Amino acid sequence: MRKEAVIPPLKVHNTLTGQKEIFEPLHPPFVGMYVCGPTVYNLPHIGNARPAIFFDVVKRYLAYLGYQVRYVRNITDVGHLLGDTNEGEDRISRQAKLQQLEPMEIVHLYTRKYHEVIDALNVQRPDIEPVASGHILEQIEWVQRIMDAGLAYEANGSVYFDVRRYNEKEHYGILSGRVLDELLENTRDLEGQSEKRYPADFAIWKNASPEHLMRWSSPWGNGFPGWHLECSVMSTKYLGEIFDIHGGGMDLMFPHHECEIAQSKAATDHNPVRYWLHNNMITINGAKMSKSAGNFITLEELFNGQNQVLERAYSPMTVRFFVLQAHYRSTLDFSNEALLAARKGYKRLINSLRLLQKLSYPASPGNLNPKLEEQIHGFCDNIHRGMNDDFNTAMVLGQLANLVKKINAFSLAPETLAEISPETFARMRDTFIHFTVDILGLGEEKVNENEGLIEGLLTLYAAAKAQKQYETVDKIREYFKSAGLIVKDLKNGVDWAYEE
RNA sequence: GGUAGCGUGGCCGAGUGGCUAGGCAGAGCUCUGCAAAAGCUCGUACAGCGGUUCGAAUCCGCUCGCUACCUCCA
Repeated sequence: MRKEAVIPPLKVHNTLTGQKEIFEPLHPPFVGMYVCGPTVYNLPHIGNARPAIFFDVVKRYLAYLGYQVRYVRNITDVGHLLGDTNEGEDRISRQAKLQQLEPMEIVHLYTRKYHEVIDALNVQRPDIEPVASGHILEQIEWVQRIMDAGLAYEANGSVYFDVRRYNEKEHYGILSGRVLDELLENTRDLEGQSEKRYPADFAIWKNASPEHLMRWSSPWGNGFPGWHLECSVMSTKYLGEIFDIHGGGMDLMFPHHECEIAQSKAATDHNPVRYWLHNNMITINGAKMSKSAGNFITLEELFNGQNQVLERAYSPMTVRFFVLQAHYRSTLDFSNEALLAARKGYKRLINSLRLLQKLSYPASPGNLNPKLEEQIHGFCDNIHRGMNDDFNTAMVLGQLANLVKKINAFSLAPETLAEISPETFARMRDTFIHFTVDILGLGEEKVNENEGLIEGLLTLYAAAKAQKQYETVDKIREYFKSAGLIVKDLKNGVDWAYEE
């Protein structure tokens, strides 16, 4: 009998400590998880895809491990200030004026766009997707609580968090490794910020100027909530004052997540999050993506190829595969060459998945091949190991590729399956399918509902071939190709696959 | 300048103190009417410079480079 491999438990890299820690939920089997979602004021771009896909995999994996996950991802639909000035124009109302629309129209339009492309990436919807505008009352309550705690003050209808006061007892900068005094030294002198007592203070409620479109009444006058507050309020509302996982992009670490911690400490006296997870950023051809650099790619463009940076269109599953091919804490560089490689890798994986699903174990085992058995178990072990090691999806894909080789070989000669035990076969099949489909979320892109039609055509193909009618043979191949499929001539028959 | 992350073969991208990652591209072979698919074979890389060690790409230090953030640009 094979010695059971020891798979270490799930460890996650916690930004708060800078270390990989064993993941232990506060109230097993429940896991509470919050991820910062998009601000819905323009088209979703490739930078939005990474956190959406990665944290989707995190959620799927935790569920696979048997946890009961509540996944909350917000939609920011309350505009926040733009640029360096204090003139209260926010991004959503600016876009609204630009397009002559109501702010809520903008919000709904781009929320729909976000859902469309993120759905296409096979990202499961979060269990709760709260919107900031639906939680104004709760945010006002929090402002009051923070004021009651003596950690915020009002100035001209705005309320600011008193960072200096907070820092007397707590460490503002605990997450991002910053020290308040050092932050101060680097603070720029900005005009019009005189209503703050201290440059590092941040708004938790903002007075709305008369032309500001989005506004709510509050004890401090008409205004809108500060940028950081919504996440504190909505995460704790649905997950409790202390919850397990908070995710988001590295760019949000400071100040956004830092402020969340400060607000929660002030309002609830709790450090709200046990494990902070931050994904790294995406670059394009080595450079940062920005509108001014002209390399800004929306997901829609990626899917249809309508962007001059792109040599062709890349399917959502290709993009998903590509994102998962890198560890989430590494920067990920978009290039045509890399996407092309991901495209082939994905199709290879999926073709193998199809073959595996059709394989069945022979009537009885033959002479077992211990080396082969060990290899297959090794790959399966590594898949679990990789995933448990801070969600190393790149490792998982690499090991799945190893299994692809084995599966393809078995498929070519099914009788060789007798060289492994039924248990090994079952483990290979279950591991491959669970990790590919259920955890990494890499399904068949276009599920063929006309399998019968395809099989029929293949029969004609085989017949034509037997009669050496090569013109017909080539024609059938062309039909397949135009449908994105290929015909495979095997030793013992014909089959089809997705074109690579 | 500060903080955080990262620097691996032609490209992408994992990883461990000494034992094959993997994918893409390329070469050869098998198969084939021709192909494709698939299988097999082929690369000896780890930014640079020091140090620790019997031995480091893997640990430590420094340097260089890239990316993000540094107060209201999710």
